[in-house]
Amino acid sequence: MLKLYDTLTRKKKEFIPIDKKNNIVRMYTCGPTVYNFAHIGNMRAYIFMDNLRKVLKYNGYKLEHVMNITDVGHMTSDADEGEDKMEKSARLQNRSVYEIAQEYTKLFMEDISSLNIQIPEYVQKATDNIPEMESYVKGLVDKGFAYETSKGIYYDTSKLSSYGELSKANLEEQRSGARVEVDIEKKNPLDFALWIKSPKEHIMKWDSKWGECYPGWHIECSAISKKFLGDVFDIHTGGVDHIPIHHENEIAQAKGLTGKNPANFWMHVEFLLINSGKMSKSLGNVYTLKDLTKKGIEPLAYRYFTYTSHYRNKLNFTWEAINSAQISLNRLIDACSAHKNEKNNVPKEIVESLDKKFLNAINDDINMPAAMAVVWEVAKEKNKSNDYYNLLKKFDKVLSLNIDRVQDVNKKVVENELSEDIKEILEMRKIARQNKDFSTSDKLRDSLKEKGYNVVDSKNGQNIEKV
RNA sequence: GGCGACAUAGCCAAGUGGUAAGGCACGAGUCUGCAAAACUCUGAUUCGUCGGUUCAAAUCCGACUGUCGCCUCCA
Repeated sequence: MLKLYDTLTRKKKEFIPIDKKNNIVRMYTCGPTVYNFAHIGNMRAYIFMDNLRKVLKYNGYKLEHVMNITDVGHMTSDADEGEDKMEKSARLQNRSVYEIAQEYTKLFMEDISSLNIQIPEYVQKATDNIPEMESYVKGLVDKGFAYETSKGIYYDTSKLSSYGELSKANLEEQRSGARVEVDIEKKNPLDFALWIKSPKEHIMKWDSKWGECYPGWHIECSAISKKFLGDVFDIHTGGVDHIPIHHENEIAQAKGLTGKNPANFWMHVEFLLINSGKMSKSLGNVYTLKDLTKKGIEPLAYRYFTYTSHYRNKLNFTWEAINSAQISLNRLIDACSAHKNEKNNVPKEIVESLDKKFLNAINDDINMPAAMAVVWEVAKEKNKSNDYYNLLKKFDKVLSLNIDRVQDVNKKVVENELSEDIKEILEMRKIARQNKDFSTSDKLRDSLKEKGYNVVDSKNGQNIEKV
């Protein structure tokens, strides 16, 4: 039985899809706002999304999964004040918003691909769904949940008694002290923009019933999910930071239009901390996957690292911890290959019980740390057998760590690609070693190291690799 | 100021009533001329502190201390 935690009810519930008959799971993920580089904290959320996908598939479900790409309307403040993030980034970089969107979308796709994250069935840009958003807004106005001001169309939060149910916080009290300029045209301080009347200088704008406008941030997710998944779907995922405003507003929009909570499960990924604190530009600790690569950490080692903690707990990133993840991953790959093509007999019951143990872990609200304990139990099994290798490969359908691969391919240096002086040193060292002149041998090893090469002695002679 | 979360070995961390998973590091050993790598073995009588409930608590309740987050951009 698959159990998932639902933020709205604050409970782990058994997961049963709406379309049980066809075994289809419909889910929605809040995707990136493509105005800047995605960092490793962002990536934690998408790794989780992917693990959830793969656990569902592991359980035999088919997926209809939508992720949006926000390329318009996400303001620099959630109070819908300030500048559009996309346009701000374009202005700062002196490029067009479309160039910005295209470039950061491309980089995002490269990042998720390097992490073995599957692309959802539908990836939808906000700007490709403008008509759907406009009619959504019209619908809300018709139902009396929205009103017009000189700045745009706003959602009337006072019309929805359950507003604030997701964050369970007294939003009124929280906001009263917030440093947000009061818009006197708004009926309630919490009312949020659905459709914004475009100032002249705003680049991305569309003709509509209310003149040239552009959409508010929250409406895109409601419109896109409704279009592709229907009024009510199974799972909605995102980061915990979306709970208080973005997802609260999505629920409000859907309840206004359809009268229903749009998702049966709301799942939220906790934050990644850096050295026990927040990731922030001012501290200079916002890392991207490329920053990790520069330090010899491959993207999949970062994926492994996220498995050391449960997705609903904060995870503390330290260089010591990420390095340990890289070492662990390397050893796991070696342990897996040690089982490959070995013929030792393994009782069927043992394989089945390990298989079940792994399934229980992932089906318990995607408990990856518990699942990894099972993975290691199999990997370290002394009785080497292809049965265990196959089991590990099966687990990797969820893990997506490519544990069935050959190590260090990139590090190996082809002999004839070496420069003459390196070859000469190697030859001298070979002779010294034949003569048991180890002090010369060690000196030559040091000099190779200075030139950026590691030489390792084995039964077959000297192996050289780039540092 | 208001709200919320968390506190388990050097590090990253599972475990939410029945007697402390897993990984890394450290240490010891095997191997090696040495080193590196690999492999084997090893670590908490105890889960921030103090009380309480219970036959039984890391797990429930209370207080305290500490850390972090949100309320402002964020996955």
